[in-house]
Amino acid sequence: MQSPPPQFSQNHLLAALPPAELERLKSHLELIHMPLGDVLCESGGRLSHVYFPTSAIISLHYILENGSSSEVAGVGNEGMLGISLFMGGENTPVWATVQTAGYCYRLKGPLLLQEFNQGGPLQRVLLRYTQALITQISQTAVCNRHHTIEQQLCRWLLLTLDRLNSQELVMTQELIASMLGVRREGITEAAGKLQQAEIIRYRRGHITVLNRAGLQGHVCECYDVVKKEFERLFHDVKKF
Amino acid sequence: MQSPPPQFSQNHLLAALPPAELERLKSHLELIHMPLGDVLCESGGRLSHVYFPTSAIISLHYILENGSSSEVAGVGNEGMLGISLFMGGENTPVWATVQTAGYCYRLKGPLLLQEFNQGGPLQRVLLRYTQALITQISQTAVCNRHHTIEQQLCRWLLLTLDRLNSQELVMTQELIASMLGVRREGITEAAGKLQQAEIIRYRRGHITVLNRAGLQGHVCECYDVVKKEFERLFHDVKKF
DNA sequence: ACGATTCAGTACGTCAGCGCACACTGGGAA
DNA sequence: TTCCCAGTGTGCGCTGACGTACTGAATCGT
Repeated sequence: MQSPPPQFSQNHLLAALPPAELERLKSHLELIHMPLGDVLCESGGRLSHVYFPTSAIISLHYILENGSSSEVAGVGNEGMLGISLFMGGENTPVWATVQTAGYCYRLKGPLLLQEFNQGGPLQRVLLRYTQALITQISQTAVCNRHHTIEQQLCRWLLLTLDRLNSQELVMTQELIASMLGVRREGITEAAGKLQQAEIIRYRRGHITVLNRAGLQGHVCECYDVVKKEFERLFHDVKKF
Repeated sequence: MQSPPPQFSQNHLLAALPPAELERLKSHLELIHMPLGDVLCESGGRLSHVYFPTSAIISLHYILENGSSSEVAGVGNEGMLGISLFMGGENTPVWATVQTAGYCYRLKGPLLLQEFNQGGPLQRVLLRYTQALITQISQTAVCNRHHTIEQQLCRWLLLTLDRLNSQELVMTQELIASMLGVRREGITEAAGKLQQAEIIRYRRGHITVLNRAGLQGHVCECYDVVKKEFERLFHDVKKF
C-alpha cells in the first residue's frame, strides 16, 4: 500500500476545526500506520489514545458469548475512535479492529479530554460526530432485522468505498461475513449475484467495484439515511 | 393508572445531580402525563423539550420506507429523551412514542442547552447517559442479528420490568411485535412458550410476570450487558 | 344486554439464512 | 516449477421467521 503522505485535513473531523484550533493540536497529533487486523480495543478495554483515521478504516463490533459477532459501525476518515474517553465511561463493551490498513492521527487520551472540557469547537465537533455515530448504529440495528444479506453487503461496500479513494478493496469474503455477522457462504452467494451483474469483480481477497451506481441500485435505504445524516450534521458545522 | 405522586428523584439522571444543581432546575421542570401511543417526535422532527420519565416509558424506533420498524432503545426512568438537543444535531431520524403511559418531567430545549454548555455536573451526567444509550443500541443491533424472538422477548420484558414498579404491563402482542420488528404471530408463539412454563400470564393486553428468574433463564446475554453497563456508568457518577 | 371490535391462538406453505461437507483454483512460498 | 493452502464456489438438509388466512374469545361502547 503506497498511500500518499497523509494530511491532517483528510480526516473530516480535524478538517472541521477552525484553523487556530487545529494548529494548536498539530504538535500533539501523532501519525501512525495501522496494519490490517490490529486490535485497538477489546470489550471493556481502555484506549490510551483517540484515533482520527485518514486512510485506515476501523470496525466497531460486538462479540457474543458464543463467538458470533456483528459490526455496529465503521470508522473511517469521516470520524474517530474513542468517544468513550470524553463521554465519560472511559471504556465500552465494543471491540475495535483495523478493517483496512492505513494511517491515523492519534492524540493522547488525557490531552483530548482536557481540550474537550474547554467546551470549544472541538467539543462541538466531537459531539456532533457522536450523534452521527448513533444514527449509524441505530440504522445498522434496523438493517440487521429487515434487510437481506445482499442489501447489507451493498450498504457495507458503499460505506467502505466512501472512506477510500480507491475502487478496490482488500478484503476476503470471510472477513466481510464476520463484519456483517453472517456466514461466509452468504457473502459468496450475494457477491456472486453482484458479480454476474457486472457490478463488482472478486479475485481472491480483492474486490473491485466496476459500477458504483449498480451498487446503489441494490442497496437498502439505510445507506442513504446514514450518508445524509452525516452530511446534514457536518454541512454547517463551521458555523458553530 | 393511579401513579403515586412523582418525585424528581424517581428519574435516575435527575437523582444523580448534586442537590444544588437539581434545586436550580426544579422551578423549570414541568411535570406532564404522557398517554399511551403519543408520538413525541417523528423522524427529523424537532423536540421542543427534553423529557425525564419517572413512570412513563418511551420507545425509540426507526421506521423503514416499507413501513416496518424496530425499536433501537427504550427510555424509562433511567434516562431521558432528547439527546440530540445538546449533541448538536437538533433532530435525528428517530421516532419517539409513548410505550407505557405515565409521567415525565420536561425541560425547555434552549434552557437545557444553556445548562449543558456550562459544562458542569449536568453535562457529565447527560454525556454518560448518552454513552450508555449507545451501548444499548449497539447491543440491540447484535441481538437483532443473532438471537431468537423468544430471547429478545425476554430481554424486552426484563428491560421494561426494570423501569416499572409493577409486575404487570399493559401491552398487546401486536405492540410488542412492532417494537421488536417481528410478526405478531411470532410473539404469540414465544409468549405461549413462556406461558406454558408459568413464567408469564397473558390476558388480552395485560402481561403479568409470575417468575422473573424464569425470564432470566430464557434471556440472551444482551440484557445483562446493557444492565451492567448502566450500573457501571452510574455507580460512581457522583464522584465527578 | 348485546353486538362490534379488538386481541390471542392456530395452521398452513414459503423462504432466507444456517451448519456442514466437500470440491476447485489462483497465487504465494520453497 | 511445484506444492500447498487460503479463498471461493456448490450442494445438501434444516429451521426460524414470514405472509396469509381464519377461528374463538374477552372486552368495550351503546
